[in-house]
Amino acid sequence: MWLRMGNNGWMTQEAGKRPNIYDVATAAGVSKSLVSLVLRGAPGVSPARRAAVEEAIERLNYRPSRAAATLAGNASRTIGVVLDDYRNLWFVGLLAGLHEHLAPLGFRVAVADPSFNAHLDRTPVDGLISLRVDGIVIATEPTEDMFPGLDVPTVVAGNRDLAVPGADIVANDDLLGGRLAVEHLAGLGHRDIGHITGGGGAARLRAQGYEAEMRGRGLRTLVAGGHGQTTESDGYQAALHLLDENPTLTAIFAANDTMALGAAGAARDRGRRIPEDLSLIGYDNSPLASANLLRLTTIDGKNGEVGAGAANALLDRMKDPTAAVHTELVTPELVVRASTAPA
Amino acid sequence: MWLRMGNNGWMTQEAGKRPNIYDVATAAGVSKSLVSLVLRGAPGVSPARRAAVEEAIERLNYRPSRAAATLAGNASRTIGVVLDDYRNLWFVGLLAGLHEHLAPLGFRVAVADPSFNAHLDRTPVDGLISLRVDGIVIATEPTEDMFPGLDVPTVVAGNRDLAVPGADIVANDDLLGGRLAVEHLAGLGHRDIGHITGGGGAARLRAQGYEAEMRGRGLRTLVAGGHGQTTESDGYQAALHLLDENPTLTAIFAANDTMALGAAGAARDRGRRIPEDLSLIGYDNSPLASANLLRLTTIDGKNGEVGAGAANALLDRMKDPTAAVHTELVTPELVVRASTAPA
DNA sequence: GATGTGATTTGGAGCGCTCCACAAAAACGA
DNA sequence: TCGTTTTTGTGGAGCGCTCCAAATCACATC
Repeated sequence: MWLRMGNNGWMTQEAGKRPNIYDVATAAGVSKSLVSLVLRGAPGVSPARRAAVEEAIERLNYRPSRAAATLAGNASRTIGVVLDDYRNLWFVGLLAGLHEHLAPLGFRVAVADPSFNAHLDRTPVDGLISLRVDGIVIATEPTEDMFPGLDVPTVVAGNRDLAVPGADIVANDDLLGGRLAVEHLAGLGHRDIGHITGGGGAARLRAQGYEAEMRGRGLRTLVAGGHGQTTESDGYQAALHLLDENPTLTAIFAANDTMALGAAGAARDRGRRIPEDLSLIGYDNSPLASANLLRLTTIDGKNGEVGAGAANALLDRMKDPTAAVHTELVTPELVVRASTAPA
Repeated sequence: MWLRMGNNGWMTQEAGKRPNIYDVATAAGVSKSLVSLVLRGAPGVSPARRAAVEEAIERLNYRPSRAAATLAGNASRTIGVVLDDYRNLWFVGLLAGLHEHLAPLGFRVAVADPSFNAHLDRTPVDGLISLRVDGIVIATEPTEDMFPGLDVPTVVAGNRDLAVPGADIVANDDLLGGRLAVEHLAGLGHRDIGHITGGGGAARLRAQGYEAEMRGRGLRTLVAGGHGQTTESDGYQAALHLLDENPTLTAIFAANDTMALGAAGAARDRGRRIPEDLSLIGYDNSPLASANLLRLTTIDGKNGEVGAGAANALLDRMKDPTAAVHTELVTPELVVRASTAPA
């Protein structure tokens, strides 16, 4: 279609072959470099040339190769996020916050899943390094074998348990959140307040906040769970246990909304109405909490803000990789709905 | 560290520089091509050399560049999936099914989100084309501007509404599923069975199945919703409407589990107990349906099988791009839990 | 018209792999 | 022992971009 010459330079665009930057350049009557500038939205390209290039792109149905851009440039303009469980919806706000702050700067977000590991990849982080991501957000329990071998800016989001060397931390203040939950329930007159928790680091901090606040008020602590995961089923089991062992219990604080859903099921199975017979408070303010069936009072961990903070931390560290490691805590907030009532 | 010579060939591996295939080759005392073979798990490499290369990879902490591999090879060994809403969990099984069938063959899965579009990308499909994915799974309502301009094998999963030219279709038989739901409820003696539906193509088919089966049994159809999305809130509104307009209603079939959750909220707000006063059946068998609070009877659309079918369709089309377009329907199955009871 | 200055535009040299044709080594057979 | 296969291993040529230094252009000033 378009004439090009030489084996190293121009040649005929063959039918069926994907157009490349040279094809666009020829079609627009400019150099490949100019096309590259337009592609990257660089300033200092005359409007006429820019229009010509864009028209050629449109006409040829050209789509740039990100592989080539990543290889040639020194950056992939991609941020990798390590996620582990799609069923616990806390990540939705995190992703949105991340994207909102990164997209305007031309960064994309790639999600890696620990259960989806490829050949030779020990951890999802390896896969992201192979992708040559410019930064990594760890939104799971970090494990030691995840520690990036190379100096990719990394931030751990939502978890402060294991300090990843060189990684910033952005999380909501789970300890404060735990206190907030107890404060709310105690303020409603509850004395027998149970807590159902899970295995992770965030859950541990929430539990610590619960315990500190309970003790500060001279109330006895009642904790169940904490061994396995934080699924609905774990919440159900733990709440059942709590309810059966402690008949005087009037309130439950669940480590997250998913477990709270389980607790609601347990309450129903034990004939306890919410909120008349049992107050229930969750954590995360996930889409689940706002469901009409639950109208769950919850602690909003501000996952959107955590995502935004993670994005900024990454951006800062890209500018200055030697800056001191830094922890940012977002202040959580109580969201009162209909699952809590006076004792 | 390792000595190399010439500007085009070998040079000293500088500290801080990411090792490349040449560094590994030197460290292992083999050629870069041999390293490439080991990387790709190719046969015909002697065990001794393979071990040497693997040891060098480990020692240098080498991670291959996927960008370079994609650019140099003619395939990225990546399948792109277009997803639109993380809150509706039907995609979880789909992703698992896809991955399960693709990972053993060395394919990775990349998720694209319509709301996360980059510069110059009109649709998420453009982003995937730029990634040079070897195949695309559309797990949303396809729109015309998504039609790939190039011949990337494409399959639409879970939706048969809009035929994407050249794309195979894998879905569960939503029409049959709708009939199954009615059959179950009618079998329990229900006569006044309402349906709450959403805007999408799958929902439309489920509604058609509902209507066909209802009419076949001489029952009057009662449908609400169908305008907006299929969120919990839409389900709540539609169910409220249905309940208020039709006091004799004894059962509701929701277009998906998420809407069923909304319907459960509406029933609670209208003082209708489930299943004593109102039977409720959902669709998808998502993690939500098994929650103890709902124990939702649902139609299992076999999303894992749909994912597996999509993977196979993609694989087949990679082998033979000219094969005729093909639709595969997975047979859905009733899952009885505790949200339905005799009228 | 010559000269200068900043705004545009351009060719060349890779980035780190895979693919391919061929070379070398090993295994086999007569 | 010397072909002849079969198995392994190798160098060279790109893939399609970005980056960079240098060339060219546009226009104001002398």
